[in-house]
Amino acid sequence: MSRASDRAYNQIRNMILSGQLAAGAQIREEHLAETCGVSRTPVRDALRRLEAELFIRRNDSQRTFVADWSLEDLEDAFTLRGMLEGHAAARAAVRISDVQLQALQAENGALRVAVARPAPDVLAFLEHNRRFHAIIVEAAASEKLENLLSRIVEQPVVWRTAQHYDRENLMRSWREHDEILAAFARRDEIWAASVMTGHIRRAFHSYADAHRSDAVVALPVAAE
Amino acid sequence: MSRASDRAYNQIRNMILSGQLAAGAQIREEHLAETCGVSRTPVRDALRRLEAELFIRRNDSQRTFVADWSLEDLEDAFTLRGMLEGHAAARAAVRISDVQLQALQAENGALRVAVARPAPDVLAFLEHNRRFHAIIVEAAASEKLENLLSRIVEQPVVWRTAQHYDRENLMRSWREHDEILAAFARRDEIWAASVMTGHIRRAFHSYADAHRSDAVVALPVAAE
DNA sequence: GAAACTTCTATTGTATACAAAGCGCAAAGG
DNA sequence: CCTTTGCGCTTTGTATACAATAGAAGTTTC
Repeated sequence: MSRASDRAYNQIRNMILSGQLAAGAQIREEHLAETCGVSRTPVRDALRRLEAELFIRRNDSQRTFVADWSLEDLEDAFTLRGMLEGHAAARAAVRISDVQLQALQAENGALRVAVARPAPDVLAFLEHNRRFHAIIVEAAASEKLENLLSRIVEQPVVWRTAQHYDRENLMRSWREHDEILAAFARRDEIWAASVMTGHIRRAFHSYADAHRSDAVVALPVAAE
Repeated sequence: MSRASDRAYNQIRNMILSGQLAAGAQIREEHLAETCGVSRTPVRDALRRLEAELFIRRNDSQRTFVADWSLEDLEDAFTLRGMLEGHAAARAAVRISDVQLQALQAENGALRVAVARPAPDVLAFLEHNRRFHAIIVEAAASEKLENLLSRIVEQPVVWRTAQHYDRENLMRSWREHDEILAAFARRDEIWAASVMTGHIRRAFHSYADAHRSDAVVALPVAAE
């Protein structure tokens, strides 16, 4: 993390997630090097990692752009994530330690607190949600699975659209997490996998709804 | 492909697949740079890609080693591949074009020729097998799925162990491919997915068997 | 004799200069 | 007016020099 390339990686990644680097925008190494206060070498390093994680893509002639996913692309990603995280939940159900179980409960408790207030703290929700899922992947104890999921889970568009999730959706996530915990308590891998896959799938539809209303809001109204 | 970093990537990758760079061996950038006839810069580039694809790994202090997978790791990888390629087959079943179908038939025909002879041509088998699976992934038309699978399919150990597959196993692959083609002809996604997942699973056991006899051969015999 | 500290060396990380390659624009010709 | 070709400029690729760091080995001190 203290290496220049790590700092560049985090900084560029945040710029993409926050929308500071817009989807579809061309990326110039020199420019990012100045922004990050390092030379092009570590920036190139960071860009290769971000490329492997599908945050950015390169065209035929080596120019790089911030990834811009269509709704179909996203459904695709959610489908794959549902499969893989379902599998992770199944493995975790029969492997998870008591410590990890307690950590999951703590995260979901904090998630509920963030969501329950009149104006939900979406940023806190996202963070606790991320950690909740990360603990399960860790408990699944499969390095390859973890590697694959790291390439699917964080998607800039989703991150930004989450700001428009309504509270009911956020509360549903909390309840579904609770059901996953129940499945873990029984060490029931089939139950855990089913709930997890459904949870991800439902989250996709929440996203799609928020995305649609987002688009409506963002577009100028044709007639008054 | 003509860029130095691409050449370095292919060369290093082949050295790993062929066993010229042994599993677990430490990798030195300078040394590879000399071997590939380029400077360290493109070598570093290639190493980052290979790291993302799990061919090599780095320890805490940034030193890199050729990945050395245990049998459990491999079962893990095969399980994931079974899931993902099953999904790919399902998608391909309802999307594949006639041209792609013909290409699949051609590859499987060539595969049979390579296998049918008294001394099977394992290298040709591997190549036609690889192309057969690649066409299906392409027909699935999911960029993310393709990206994930590229990180799972080629495994050095498997590649080397394949030399010891017996002909019966290779013929089975051909027959299973033929059944996948039948499922495609009917556009039956469930059938296609089932056969594909089973095919990968069976391939794992073929590998495990070959691996075991490999180990026996390699070890010195205790008593005569 | 053991432990810790220091120094040395092997290796990776970073900066920078230069090379190569693509893209756009402009000019010329049909 | 459209198309094509060539030139220049922007951007990325590569080499190399230097910096930093981690690991090993040796020495010193208790």
